[in-house]
Amino acid sequence: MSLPQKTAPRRARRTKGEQTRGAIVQAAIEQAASQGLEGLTIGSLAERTGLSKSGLFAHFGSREELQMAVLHAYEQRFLAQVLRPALEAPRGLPRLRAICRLWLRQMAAEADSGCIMVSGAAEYDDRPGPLRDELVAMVQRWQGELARAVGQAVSEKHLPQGMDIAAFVFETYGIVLAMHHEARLLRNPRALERATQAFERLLEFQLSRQAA
Amino acid sequence: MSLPQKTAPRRARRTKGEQTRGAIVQAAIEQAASQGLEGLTIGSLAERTGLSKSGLFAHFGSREELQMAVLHAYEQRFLAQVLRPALEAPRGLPRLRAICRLWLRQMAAEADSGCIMVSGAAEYDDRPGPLRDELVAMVQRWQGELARAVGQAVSEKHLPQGMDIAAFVFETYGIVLAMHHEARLLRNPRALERATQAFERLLEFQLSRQAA
Amino acid sequence: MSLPQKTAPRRARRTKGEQTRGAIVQAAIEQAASQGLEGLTIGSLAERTGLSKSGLFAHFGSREELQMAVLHAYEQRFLAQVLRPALEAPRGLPRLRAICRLWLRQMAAEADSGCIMVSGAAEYDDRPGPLRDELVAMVQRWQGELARAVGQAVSEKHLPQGMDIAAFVFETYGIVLAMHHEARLLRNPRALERATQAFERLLEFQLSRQAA
Amino acid sequence: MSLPQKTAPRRARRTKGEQTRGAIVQAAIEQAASQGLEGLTIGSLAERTGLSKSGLFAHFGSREELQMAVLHAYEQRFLAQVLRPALEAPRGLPRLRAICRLWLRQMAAEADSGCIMVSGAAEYDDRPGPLRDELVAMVQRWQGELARAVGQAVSEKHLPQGMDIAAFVFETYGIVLAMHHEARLLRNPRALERATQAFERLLEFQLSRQAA
DNA sequence: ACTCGCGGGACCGCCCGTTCAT
DNA sequence: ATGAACGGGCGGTCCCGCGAGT
Repeated sequence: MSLPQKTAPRRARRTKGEQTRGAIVQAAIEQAASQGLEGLTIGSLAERTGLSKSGLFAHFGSREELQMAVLHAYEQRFLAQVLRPALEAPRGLPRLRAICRLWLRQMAAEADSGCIMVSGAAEYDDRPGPLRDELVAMVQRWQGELARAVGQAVSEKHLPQGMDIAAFVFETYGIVLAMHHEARLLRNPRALERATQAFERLLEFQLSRQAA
Repeated sequence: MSLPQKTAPRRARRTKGEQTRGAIVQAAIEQAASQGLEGLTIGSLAERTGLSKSGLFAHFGSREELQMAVLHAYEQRFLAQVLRPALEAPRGLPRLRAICRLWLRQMAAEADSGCIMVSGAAEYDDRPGPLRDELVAMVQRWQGELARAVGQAVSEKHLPQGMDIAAFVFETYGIVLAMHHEARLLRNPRALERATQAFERLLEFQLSRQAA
Repeated sequence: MSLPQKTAPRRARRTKGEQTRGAIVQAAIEQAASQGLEGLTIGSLAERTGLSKSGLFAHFGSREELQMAVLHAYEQRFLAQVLRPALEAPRGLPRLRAICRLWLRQMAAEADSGCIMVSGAAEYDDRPGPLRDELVAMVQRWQGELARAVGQAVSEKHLPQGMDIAAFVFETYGIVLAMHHEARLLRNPRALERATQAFERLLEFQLSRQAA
Repeated sequence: MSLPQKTAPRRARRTKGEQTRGAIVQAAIEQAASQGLEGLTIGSLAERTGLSKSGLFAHFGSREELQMAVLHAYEQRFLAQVLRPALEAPRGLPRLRAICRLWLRQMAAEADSGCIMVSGAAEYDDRPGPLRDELVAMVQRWQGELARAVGQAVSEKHLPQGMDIAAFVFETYGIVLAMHHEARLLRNPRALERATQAFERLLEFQLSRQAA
């Protein structure tokens, strides 16, 4: 899909530099996931990618831009793996369920590497700057997507009219955070199971109201 | 109760060194809360406390011991502010409620400074070593306390027999994490409100089962 | 003979880095000679060379590597000044004499700066590690060269058959050490004279046996 | 000759402070022998002796004075073990032999710990200051003793009239240095043997002249 | 256009010798 | 003789630019 080529005119394909940059970001995501975005040092990343520090550095004007690139790339990947597949499910409850299941599965899969959005939240919650701003925006975008899916389920009358959507999103987020915490810090292998169960209980609670 | 006393009659006052050390740890807690335990550098802490680097360092054999001291001190303070007052409430549901309310209130109060137990979990979830071990033990102790309180509520027949205690603790923890996330990263002033509401819903769900 | 060359046509000049590194090692030898290899600190060396600490440090991965480089460079220089010229003298006694005279002259010339091989021996005789190992190997290589020269003198029948070569080397080494001691510690200007005399007496003793 | 006495009439016993000081110096000698006089740090010495750093420090006004004390104490011990017993041997060659044998034996015994006079010579040969001055004086005193013993052997007609006494001392010193080098750096167990042999050869050479 | 070699400056954790009040 | 504190220095690592090479 992306063979490099040098001289040809009108090139639709990515330049060599872009390829390299992509590979760097890829490696950076891995490193940031385990060491945190602040633990992303240029030296070790250069070593991991086989480039020289300055060569790597030239692709990004500063460490901060590198971190920013990681943030963006992570979001794209996240959406591609969690949101996009779920869009195939029919609007409403099925799609909401799909989203959350994929989300939880994704978190579980990342239990060994770490989720940048979650761990980044803890890293930057008290560290003002562009990175924090971007992270906040990213989380809000995601919460917006969740809220939208819930709203659609309400519109489709799968969930009770007048329910507190923000509260639902809040609680769902809590379940994911708890799973991340349980899986990564406490290394509890049953974390996914617990989280799924909790999410179902959350739905059940709303559905029982719907019935009433 | 355990103040060292040599020969002098009834010395109630701590030695100078203990006082200083206490003040250092106090400042270290603040700094660790906002910058993370790994962001706790000896230089900046020395500046904050007005001591020289070496003078400060002498109180702890290494940076790691300093961090460990912060962990211990934080746990003591946490228990004193969250658990201890709640023990005055009668066993069972009242005490459980008291614990969780105090906990949430404490998290809310720490919204500006940060909770070491929560942010530390993210920092050390992939960083093996004594600090991680201690943090894990600390979290487990606290989850144990929570489970005990829930168990007592079951014994007192305030909560349904046979309920899944671990699941309850898991979900409660998620609510607290969500609140921490919402309050600190997103600066949502309604985080406490949301969390309290969510906790009440959690209880309500169990109580409705109890009734059945 | 072993300069790295990539593609460029006949690049005879060393790269900038190699030049700098060479200059550093040169300065390091001087400093180590007077302060000892352990007295070779990165800070002072940086000051002496006009580089920043980190700039200097980057040329060697660690202080130990710097010390090792000093050891190697010193050995090269030593052999170039003491052994190489002597190889022009005919095998046997003349060459042995040339070696020892050059050696003594070298030590005398270094009276103001110090000989790393001699002072290093005292520094590392009780300090295990790679540096000690290297130093030991270096001394043994040199004693091997001496022994070889003596052996050749025996083969050439310039020195008595069956003489104790190791003992001869031992005593020669003692003379050099005594000269170093006398010249550097006691600042005795007649040290070279004394040492030369002693060496001649050593030879004379063997030659008198030869005659018998 | 110099027992301290404060106020009490005719107290033969040393005060507590002097005792402690003696013990410190004793430990310091050991440490200096293996780590060098410059490797004698107050912290580690305090640990070794069980005193506090400042407590130890109070006995000597500075580190330099401590090192000086070590130097003096070492000299006393050295003379007591090497020179004093030899004085029982009759003047002349027997006494000279006794001195050198005891000296070599002493060096051999110190092969594991190190000789401060020898290693100190290398440490301070380019480090001006009181310590160097004292060390030089110490070495010169010892060389003076050796020269005196040789001179007596000449007077007693055990050694040839008109022999170069200083040269003899020089060569003897070289043998001892070579032994120290061989034993401590190269860990050659036959060092003492070699040195003894070399010394005998030195004597033999003079005696053969004497005969002529 | 891209990559690298080389160097700088700030800061890190740690340890040293030393002082001073107790 | 001690505990507390200090100033300075250690080896080492970080992020970051300049100039030159292909």
